[in-house]
Amino acid sequence: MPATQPRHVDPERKDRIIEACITVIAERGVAGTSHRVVAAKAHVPLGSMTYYFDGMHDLLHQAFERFADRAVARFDARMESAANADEACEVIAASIEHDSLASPNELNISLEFYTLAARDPSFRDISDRWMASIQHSMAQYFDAETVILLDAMIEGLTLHRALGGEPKDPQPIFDGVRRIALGK
Amino acid sequence: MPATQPRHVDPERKDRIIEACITVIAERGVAGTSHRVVAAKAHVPLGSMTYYFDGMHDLLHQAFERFADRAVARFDARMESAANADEACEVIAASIEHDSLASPNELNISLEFYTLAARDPSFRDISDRWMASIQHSMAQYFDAETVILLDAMIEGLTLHRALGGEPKDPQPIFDGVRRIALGK
Amino acid sequence: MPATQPRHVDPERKDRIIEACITVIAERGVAGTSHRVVAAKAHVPLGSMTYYFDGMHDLLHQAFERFADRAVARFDARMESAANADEACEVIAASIEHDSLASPNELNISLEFYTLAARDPSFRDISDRWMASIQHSMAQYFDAETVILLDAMIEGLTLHRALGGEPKDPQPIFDGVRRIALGK
Amino acid sequence: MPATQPRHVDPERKDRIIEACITVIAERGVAGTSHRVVAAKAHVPLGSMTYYFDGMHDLLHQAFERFADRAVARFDARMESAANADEACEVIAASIEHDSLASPNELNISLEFYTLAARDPSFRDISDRWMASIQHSMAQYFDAETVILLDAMIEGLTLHRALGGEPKDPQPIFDGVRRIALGK
DNA sequence: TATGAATGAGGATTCATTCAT
DNA sequence: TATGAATGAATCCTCATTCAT
Repeated sequence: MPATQPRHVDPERKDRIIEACITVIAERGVAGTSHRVVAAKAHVPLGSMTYYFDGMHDLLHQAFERFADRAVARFDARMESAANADEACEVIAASIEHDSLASPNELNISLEFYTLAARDPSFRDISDRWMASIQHSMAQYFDAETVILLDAMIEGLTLHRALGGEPKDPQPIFDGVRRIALGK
Repeated sequence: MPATQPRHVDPERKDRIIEACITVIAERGVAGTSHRVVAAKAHVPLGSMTYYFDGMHDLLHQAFERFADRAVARFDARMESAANADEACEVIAASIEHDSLASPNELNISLEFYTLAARDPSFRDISDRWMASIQHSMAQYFDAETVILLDAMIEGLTLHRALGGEPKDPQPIFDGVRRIALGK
Repeated sequence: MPATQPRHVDPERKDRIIEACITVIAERGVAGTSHRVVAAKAHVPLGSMTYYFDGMHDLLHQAFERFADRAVARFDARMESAANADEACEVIAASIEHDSLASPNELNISLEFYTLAARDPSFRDISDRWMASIQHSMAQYFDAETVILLDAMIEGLTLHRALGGEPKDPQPIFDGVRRIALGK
Repeated sequence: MPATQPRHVDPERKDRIIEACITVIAERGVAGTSHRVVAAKAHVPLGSMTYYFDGMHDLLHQAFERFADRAVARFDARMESAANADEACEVIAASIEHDSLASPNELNISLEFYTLAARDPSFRDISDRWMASIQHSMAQYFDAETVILLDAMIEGLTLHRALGGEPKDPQPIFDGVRRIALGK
């Protein structure tokens, strides 16, 4: 007798939904992110969505949480390889160049998140932790105000590039970081 | 049968819709901006929306265009009062502090626009002109690379503040601008 | 918030919608067939329409498919009772007289279908199968060309009567069939 | 002094609208024929539509009237060249082949008209005159019943071809006409 | 005479969510 | 535990028509 339709054999169902949600946000924005679309992308029945998540807000929150965690981990990994402030600058520029700007997806998701968080305070816990982590990472090489300004510069350079469209040379990114970090 | 009573000749009707749209974007985001809501806010019948605008995209485009024009005009006006690079720094900081960050609305609209433009190239004409104007304004006091970095810094400081929530002291803004502009 | 009370498990719901759609097509034409109207006639909430059908096109396709199947079945049933070519002629004339022309509804639906299929090739699968079935049914009594001409004659007599309005005598129908089928 | 904006210099405005309407019917069907679309195709302001025509029904009626008149004139012209019943058969077959079936447009418009007239008796005046004219044309060569059957056969062969899609050989058309007309 | 402005009704469709199973 | 069925609200948009000019 063959095994009758196994029922619970999809343990990372929830996981897959979150990943699908991140992808959908990248592709269609938060506004275009619906239960239906995410369910389809995750190959999961529509009914699952409200079973695993307490509505749309919960889904978005968890998706952005994972996205932020990943961004922080990646940034920390890069920072760990820096031995001094000079190298930290290089690492930060590289992070912008190769992480944030590597794919339009990363960029779009960040932007979507900022926009959502700016409007809805219930997403601020994520942004707070995100910013704190990034700044904490940089704090080993720079003083408090510099760290804040660097964080802002990172956002600015990233955003700026997002709207440019065309690929530009990476020099200004590096220069911008150094001006803030080292007074040039 | 329909069109019972055209109310005829309300000359700045279209204008009012655009303003209402900007307000709605500020309050509910692009995602929450629907014909219905804008029409209600503008005290205009729903049917007017597609009469005056060639669909949602057209409406958003015109709304953001006006918003950008206004931002540019304000920035230019401030810049005109600066007599040298030092004063220009002050003016730029003041612009961030008092224009972009003054009301959460300004901030939110900017963010909504960035997000939209990042995803949809058909809004890039606005962002291109916007960036070009701001940079042109600053070009009288700073060299080309500095202008680009300043623009990025402005965006970064603005965006950064958006997620902070609580009002912080304006000192870092001023410092950030000067580090970029004058090498501190 | 929506979906206050799903009425759950109404098994021939979809069926009822298709039947309602056929009726609406008869009464108001394809042009007058809207989700709203069909839903109302089927006593089904509007939201059901796009739940059960993949849009208007799908609904129409399924409705016409059922209509065609029914017409074919009826024609076949009649043909089965014919023992030779002579009786086949009688049967064909009776089919026109009593099936196609019996109610203005049958007629109108056919006409609506022809018009739709002539314009939109995605309905040709139905007309192809329909024509093939009818011709196959007649092929047991008549040669290939005769079958084709008979099919055309059937359409012509039917259509012709549609525009007449007043009921006319059935003699010409019988004569027309025999002239084609038997060379008179 | 140059002539000031001449006001009434578009005498065939109405004419152009009717022609545009026929084209639109061919392209999009009666269902897709709207004031807006016709006005655009005729390069005429939307307001003209209800100025020159007493609503949609009037426009359609006049458009189909012109279309029918043209079809009748063309058929009559062909028939005039026939000297006897044999030649009349050839002429009829040629009419089907080269007039009705030449362009899918002709076909579609006819079908649209039949469908409309079948549903709406207020278009029957056109179909009555159309049918009467065609039959009158043929009456010089054939007896009354034959004429009726020929008319039906013409419709049938035309319609039949409409749904076929692929171009077929003209032989069956000729044969069909002769079987009806001459008992083969 | 001719038309642009204006509008309410209705078009298809998408959606988050509920509930019975 | 998990899900398919079901639905009402809301989405954008098209339209025929009216009316002031």
